[in-house]
Formats: sequence, structure tokens, C-alpha cells
Amino acid sequence: MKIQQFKINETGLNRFFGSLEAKILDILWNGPEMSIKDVKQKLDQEKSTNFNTVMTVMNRLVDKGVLVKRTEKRSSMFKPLFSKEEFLQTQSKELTKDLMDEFGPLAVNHMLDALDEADPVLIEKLEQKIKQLKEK
Amino acid sequence: MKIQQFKINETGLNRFFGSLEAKILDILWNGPEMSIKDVKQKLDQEKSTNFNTVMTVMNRLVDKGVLVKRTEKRSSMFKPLFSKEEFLQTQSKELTKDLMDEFGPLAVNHMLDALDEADPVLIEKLEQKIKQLKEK
DNA sequence: CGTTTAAACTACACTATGTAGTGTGAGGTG
DNA sequence: CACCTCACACTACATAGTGTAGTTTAAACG
Repeated sequence: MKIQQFKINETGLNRFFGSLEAKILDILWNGPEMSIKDVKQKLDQEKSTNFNTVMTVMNRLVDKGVLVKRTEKRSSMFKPLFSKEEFLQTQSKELTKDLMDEFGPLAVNHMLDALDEADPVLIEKLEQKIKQLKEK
Repeated sequence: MKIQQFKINETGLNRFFGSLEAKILDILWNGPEMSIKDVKQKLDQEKSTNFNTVMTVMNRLVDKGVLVKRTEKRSSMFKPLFSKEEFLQTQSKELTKDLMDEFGPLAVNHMLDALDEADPVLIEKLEQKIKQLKEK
């Protein structure tokens, strides 16, 4: 799977996926392997959703390599190919790299600004890192 | 104007705009106010492009608030509403902020990794910043 | 006037996403 | 065995963004 876009006006998983895709993924990440019906029932708690709609989107996620499908006798079971943590790890790394490649000093400066309100622990980490870099 | 997407598999302006949009913007950012014809001629140096295609895309950029159009007697003149520097400044800031908001410590850690290969000047800047933060 | 040409209007293609109708087939039950 | 249910497959349509380009309109200039 290769994520294509990072959406600026969204938050969380909606930055990487469509709205329904994101909801479905979140359900699968916060539960066991599920059938389409299972997922639909979860979705219905918030808003009634057509079975076929859920199926189509889930199958597309399989095509994209986000979900894996295991076909049982009567109902297929779906689960994510990777954990939410792995996903966020991968994406944040990719995006950070892209940002550095694309903007370099600009990005670092903005990061510094952002650090004004950041966790002191992060600042400590940064300090350590700089020491380490200077020793080279 | 509000950029919606940051494309991961592209580079430069193509991360924010369509391919033709990006080419046109780049031309307008590296030259004076131009007519559609002027832009088309520039584009033709690389690849012949239909006049109407150029016009449509340029007008869409006006609609989006990226270009401004000044209608003359026979031909309208176009120029960007902001400079490339301003644009990159804004976008890198927005993206950095989003990255920090979305990933927090993860993003900082990745940034630190990226710093391994970074300009020593950046590292120096970082060090200054950290000193400053610690004094608070 | 008529010719040229820029601009407007309109349209179609392609992709991604959300939505949903119809068809099909496997299994259980009377 | 016939039938019915239900999960899945197949297909289709809508919307939005982008690239492309044909047709029509209108303005300037010889």
C-alpha cells in the first residue's frame, strides 16, 4: 500500500483516507477480525449504512493493500494488514522526510516555532540529539 | 486560497497542484505578468499545449485565488496573488503544524533522524532555540 | 464590413470516493 | 428435492478535481 495524499483540512485518519474508509479502518483497528456484517453493525451505531456500500469500500481497501480478506464458508473475515501504530509510524516518517526534502530549513524553523508549545520532554530529546550530532 | 492536499508521491509544486497548474504557476512566478498566449508559448517550448486548455486552467487558478486577472482591451493579463516564497512559507508552516498536531513526538523523532544528514547550520539554529526555550 | 483572434461556454475523459441496485450461488430447512 | 435466505459479486451512478479541447461569441483592425 502506498498512501498518496495528506489532507490538510482533515484530522486523524481522514487525512489519509476517505471518510467511510477511515471509519471502517478505525473499527478494524479497535477490534478483532470482522465480517462485513460486523463492521456494518458498528457503523450503524452512528449512522445507518448500506451493506453493499460497506462491502464495496472494504473490498477497495483490500485492493489497496490496507485490509486482508480471509474467505470463510459463508462470510469473509477482514482485518488490517498492519497496526494503527505501524501505519502512523510509517506515514509520519514519510511525511517528515518529504517535508525536510521539500522545505529544508523552512521546515526546521517552523518546527522550532511549534516547539514553543511543545512538551519539555521533546526538547530534552532534541538536546540530546544535538549533542550526539556535534560529536561526529 | 486554501490548499487541500499535500501529495506524497510528487515533488515541488506538483505536491500542491495538478501537473499543468504547477507548470503554469512556475512560469508566472519566474516572469512578469503574462497573457494566456504568453504562458502558452512558454509551455510550448516543452510540449505543445492547446490554447483553450491553458486558458481553462488559468481561469481555474483565478477562481481558486491563486492568480489575479487584469482584463485589458484584447487580452487579459495574469499574475500570481503571492510570491513563490510566500506560498512555500505558508505551506511549510501549515504542514509542519499539522504534522506536530497529528503526530507530536513521532514527528519530532523523525525530524531528528532526518537531521543526521542536515546542514550544520540548522543544527546550530536548533541549539540556539533550545537554549532560548530552556530559559523560560 | 469582414477577417482574425482572444475569450467564454460547454463538454468529455479519468481518478477517487461514497452510494446502492441487481444478480448469483451456497446452505440450511421444510 | 424445492425453496428461501443471505453474503458476495458485479455493475452503475453521483460528485469533485484536473486535463483536454471543440464551438460560439465578441472585439479590434484593416
